[in-house]
Amino acid sequence: MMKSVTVYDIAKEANVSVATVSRVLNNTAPVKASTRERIQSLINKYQFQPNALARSLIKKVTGMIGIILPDITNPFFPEVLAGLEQEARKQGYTFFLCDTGSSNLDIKEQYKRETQYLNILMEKQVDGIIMIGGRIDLHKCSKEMAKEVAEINKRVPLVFINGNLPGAKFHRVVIDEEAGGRMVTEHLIGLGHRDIAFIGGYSQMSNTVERLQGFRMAMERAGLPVREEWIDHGGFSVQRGKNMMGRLLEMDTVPTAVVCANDLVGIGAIKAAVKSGLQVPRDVSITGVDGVPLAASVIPELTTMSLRCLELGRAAASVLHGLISKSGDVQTLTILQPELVIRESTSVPMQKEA
Amino acid sequence: MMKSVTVYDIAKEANVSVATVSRVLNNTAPVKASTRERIQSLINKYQFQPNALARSLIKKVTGMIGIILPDITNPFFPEVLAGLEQEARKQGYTFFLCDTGSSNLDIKEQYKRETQYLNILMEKQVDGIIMIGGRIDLHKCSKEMAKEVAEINKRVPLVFINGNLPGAKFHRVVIDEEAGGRMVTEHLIGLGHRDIAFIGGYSQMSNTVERLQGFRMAMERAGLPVREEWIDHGGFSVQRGKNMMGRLLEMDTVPTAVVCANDLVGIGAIKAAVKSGLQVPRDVSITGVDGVPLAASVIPELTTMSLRCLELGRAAASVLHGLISKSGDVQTLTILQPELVIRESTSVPMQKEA
DNA sequence: CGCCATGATGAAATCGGTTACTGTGTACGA
DNA sequence: TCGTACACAGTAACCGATTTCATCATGGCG
Repeated sequence: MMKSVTVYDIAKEANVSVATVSRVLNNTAPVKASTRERIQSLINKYQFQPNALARSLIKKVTGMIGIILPDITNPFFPEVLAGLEQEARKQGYTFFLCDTGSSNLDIKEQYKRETQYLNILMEKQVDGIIMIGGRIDLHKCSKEMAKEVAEINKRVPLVFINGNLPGAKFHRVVIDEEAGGRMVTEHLIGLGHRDIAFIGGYSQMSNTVERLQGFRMAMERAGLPVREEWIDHGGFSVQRGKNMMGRLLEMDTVPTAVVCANDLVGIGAIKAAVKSGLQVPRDVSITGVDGVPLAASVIPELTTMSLRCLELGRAAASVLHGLISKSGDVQTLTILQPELVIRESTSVPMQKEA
Repeated sequence: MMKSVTVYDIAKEANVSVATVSRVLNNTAPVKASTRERIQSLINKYQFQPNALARSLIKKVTGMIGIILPDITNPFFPEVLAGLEQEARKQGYTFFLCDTGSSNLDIKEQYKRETQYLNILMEKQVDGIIMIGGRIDLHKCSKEMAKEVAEINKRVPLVFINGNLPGAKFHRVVIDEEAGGRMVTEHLIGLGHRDIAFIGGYSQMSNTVERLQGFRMAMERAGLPVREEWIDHGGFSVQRGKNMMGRLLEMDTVPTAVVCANDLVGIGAIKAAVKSGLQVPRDVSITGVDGVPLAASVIPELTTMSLRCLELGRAAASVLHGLISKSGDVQTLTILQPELVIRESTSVPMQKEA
């Protein structure tokens, strides 16, 4: 648009060297008051803004951090993002947002996108990377990906939020997913439910696997059988939730409670239940996991496990900052405990017609 | 972490000059096959990735575009973002996300943040900027801001989504907000409502003002009076929606329908209505504006004006790309028509007890 | 009065790429 | 046989900052 003014232009017009201009810019060495003013006024006059590319090139610090997440449209992620922002803004970082758009992609395509974004972020010389989303060993892409990410981790600080990759040691900030799955199931069992289903998520993602593990553990401890036909993995969206709940309701025997892998699926499940004439929670209790604000906005309000998204984001930002600034005392693994939020979508089961 | 390898390292080991390495990197001139292979294998061996800062410094193109929005936590914005992504990814852009976090801030603070982000984006040499959110003349900060943004617009392509600033000519992609407000109101009038309220938004934001204008126009055309005490501006969140609806329901006379400035407020309004024992839509009809997926997930599903977020994002991305690549044929103003989505939260009003 | 710390500044190297310019060697048409 | 064109490759300038090193006053101190 316009050729931009540089330190050289300023220097020339002020009859000083670029070094001096740089000094007033960064306050890095004493400059005579009169000279400083002269330069400062030129800076104002031209609205001069130093080129961050040039600066970063020599300083080897960009103040940029990259964020890779699977689907910005899922309200969990904006929430975490907000937490990241809050913390990272203080340190003066700005964000690269990389949405791998997984909601519509198959897993292979998603890995490709992640790799692609990872490379872009490296080229752009970000100071650090945050990856949000669960991974686990079950998919064959995963090993390859792990190696790749490990390689990157050697070059630039990286922290995982709620996820991991097999065989590699990354810095991680996670929610105790298993405890989450367990506690929410125990809540239902405590209410008197015995026939409980688990729907949602992806079988190759660590968050799903761990939540399900917690579910199984709670059931086992209570001496309740787990019906495998009541376990269904089919995604994380409202629509998927509707579908899975729909399938569940068409079965011969129907559970009295359903734990959903996340809030969106929970909301979808409520919709499906209501649509087929059931009342929630009278006829069927439904729970979510995530604790996004939205879960408190539906009717009935969703009982859920709060994953404390904001804190998750904040914690990750501060770990990453520790890594970047090499302040020694960074924990490799930070575990946050989820919190059961009891609202309106759960209650004691209806009396069995005897 | 590790000192990175450069073109010089590659060049030395391959016994060629950096120019040749650059040529194989960018395929910008013929290189002998054997040489190319030798270089390529070294690139693979070291996982060499050219430094984008250095490249951008001389090429004057960064492939980065900045996005400024008020609150990533409001589902409208992720939706628009997804649209932007879809389109911009094709062109190879990556995003800087700047959340001014307005949900908690007063307007002055928000302007400060915007200015700050704008400056950061300029320094980082983004190829273009997209600002999402409505503005209008009513606030005194606004004039100043307009000048500032106009100044920036001279230096780097900028497009507004759903917003404007007084006295300046920017490229804009907008929804016809007034039509939106009008159509949704006409829908209610068509159902037989005469006592209609309008709640939500901010009186200094153009989107609110225009939606309200549409509301007034529809009322006027139908010969219906607008009760000023039924007009309440108090924000865009679910919580605010609850509060405003609560106030409305405490009045001596209560409307039979409420048009809300956005979906979140609409959802809050439904919650408040239900909480105070009313049924929606039997006792009161409620409408939103935005058309976020969430609006279809609540019970009852919210009747709303779809602002076609994805298309909005895509259109903005393509306008911005046109601006950046100077492909001449860019429209200054792109207007999309909103679409009425009738769902479950509106119906004919109850018979007046005569 | 001489010395040295300090203030104030400039010259030039540097970061890691791209590219304009230049210079070979070879093929091809006249 | 000569001129021209093109394939291939190197040299060095350049992008716009920061920073090291050197220079030169100035002034306090012994």
